[in-house]
Amino acid sequence: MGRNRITVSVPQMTNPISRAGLHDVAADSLRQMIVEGELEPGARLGEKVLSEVLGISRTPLRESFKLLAAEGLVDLVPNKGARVACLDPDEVRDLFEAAAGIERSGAELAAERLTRDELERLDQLQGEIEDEFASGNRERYFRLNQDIHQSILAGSKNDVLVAAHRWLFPRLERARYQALQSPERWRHSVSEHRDILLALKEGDAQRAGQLLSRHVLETGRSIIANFRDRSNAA
Amino acid sequence: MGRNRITVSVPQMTNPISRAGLHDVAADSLRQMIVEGELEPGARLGEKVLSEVLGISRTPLRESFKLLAAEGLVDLVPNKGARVACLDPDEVRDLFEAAAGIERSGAELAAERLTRDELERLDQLQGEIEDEFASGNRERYFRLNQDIHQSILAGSKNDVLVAAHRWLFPRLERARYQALQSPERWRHSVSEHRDILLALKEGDAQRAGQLLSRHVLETGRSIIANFRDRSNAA
DNA sequence: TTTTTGTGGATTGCATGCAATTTCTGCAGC
DNA sequence: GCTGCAGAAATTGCATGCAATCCACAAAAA
Repeated sequence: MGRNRITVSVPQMTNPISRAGLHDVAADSLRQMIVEGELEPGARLGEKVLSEVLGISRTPLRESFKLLAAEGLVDLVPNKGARVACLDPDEVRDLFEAAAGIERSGAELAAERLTRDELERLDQLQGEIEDEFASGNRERYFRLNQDIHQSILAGSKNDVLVAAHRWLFPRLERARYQALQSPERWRHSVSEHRDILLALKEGDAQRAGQLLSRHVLETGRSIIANFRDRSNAA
Repeated sequence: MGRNRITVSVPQMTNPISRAGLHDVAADSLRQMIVEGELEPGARLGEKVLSEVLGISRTPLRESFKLLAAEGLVDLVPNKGARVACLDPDEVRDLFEAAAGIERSGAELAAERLTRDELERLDQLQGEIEDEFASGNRERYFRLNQDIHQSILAGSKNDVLVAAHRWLFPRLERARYQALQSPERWRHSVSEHRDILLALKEGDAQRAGQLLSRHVLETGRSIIANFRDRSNAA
């Protein structure tokens, strides 16, 4: 097909399968950096610096700022650029209240729409998470915890609820990342998951929703408590 | 201060108070056009054409595409550009289920957090909406209906829930716009609002949440019904 | 000393240019 | 008539240039 090879520089070829635009790559990088605390709250996101760090031009970078601003991870002030959004206890409260509402709705629907296969999958995840809890592996526990919550929501068969949860998720993770839960809360969490799963199996929508809502709110309370301690300590 | 006046053209000075970037202006315009059906589902959003129509360059226009894609109003396909998202009955169902969940949570919190002033304001809005219903003014009825729902949510004092609702809102409006409710449903709606307001006044969180949830779901059902009729007719 | 005013440099916002990809078009072959 | 396929035209994605704006800091006025 006679392609003329004029362009010379291909700094590093990305995986040919991934065809995402640079704005998505940038958004993913920044999102992770913000969630994991690598970029501190209030930090300025200078376009020049970041475009050089990420190896892209300012145009796709600016597009990614808009996305992250819509997710509430960065504040965008006209003519003053982007800053990493701060995370105060009030917002954490709001976040977990909202998540509780969304996940409750998801669980209520899931109780009536989960397939047998999905229930088995949840059972399997519950087994794994109890193992990880026993072995004390926080990293993998976190991962499995996310899987469970997302699987329940997916079971609602409601793409909008799933999207709403995805929208919230980075900020929730950020809060979780900053304030790890106490081991005690951790233990409680595992058993709450067991109860939720039971309610889902029985198709008890009300109960599943209520249990999940309380579970999320309790998680939030635990995190806010740690969060305040951390603030006071600092 | 010796500024050299080189630039000449100031096509139309916008209100000096409004300092929004062009990407926001573009997003607002396109959002309205999509919600009101001026841009039909599936319509291609060519960058060149739209940038000329809106009188801006492609850069801020592309930024607005990203925002609208995050809201679910446009689909963004790599190397193929933006199209107005289609709206099928399944998505409408998902939208109203999600809205019901979010508004329920809002109402539950509002029942415990509404101030006396806010309750009075809601009372006033309820009075107005009943008047507009009596006079048959659909336009103003719609407006007041939005006000009531947003006021209840604002009463939750939860910015994340409010933001989640704002995120959903354009798509809900689009559905409402395409499929007007029956006069019968309209009448029911007014009385449901009355009951919700009563529950809020009594501080009955459970009841307020449940009533509002049902109200939204019923509205959704009515719209989906009209929606299917319209699809079948076409 | 404190406040105001100017000025240079950095930064943002928008427009435009260019290469890569997709889509359209015309034409040969079946 | 339909299919396949070069080549052209249009379109997207990204980079870069330039004017407008903001910011830090120093000098002047109160």
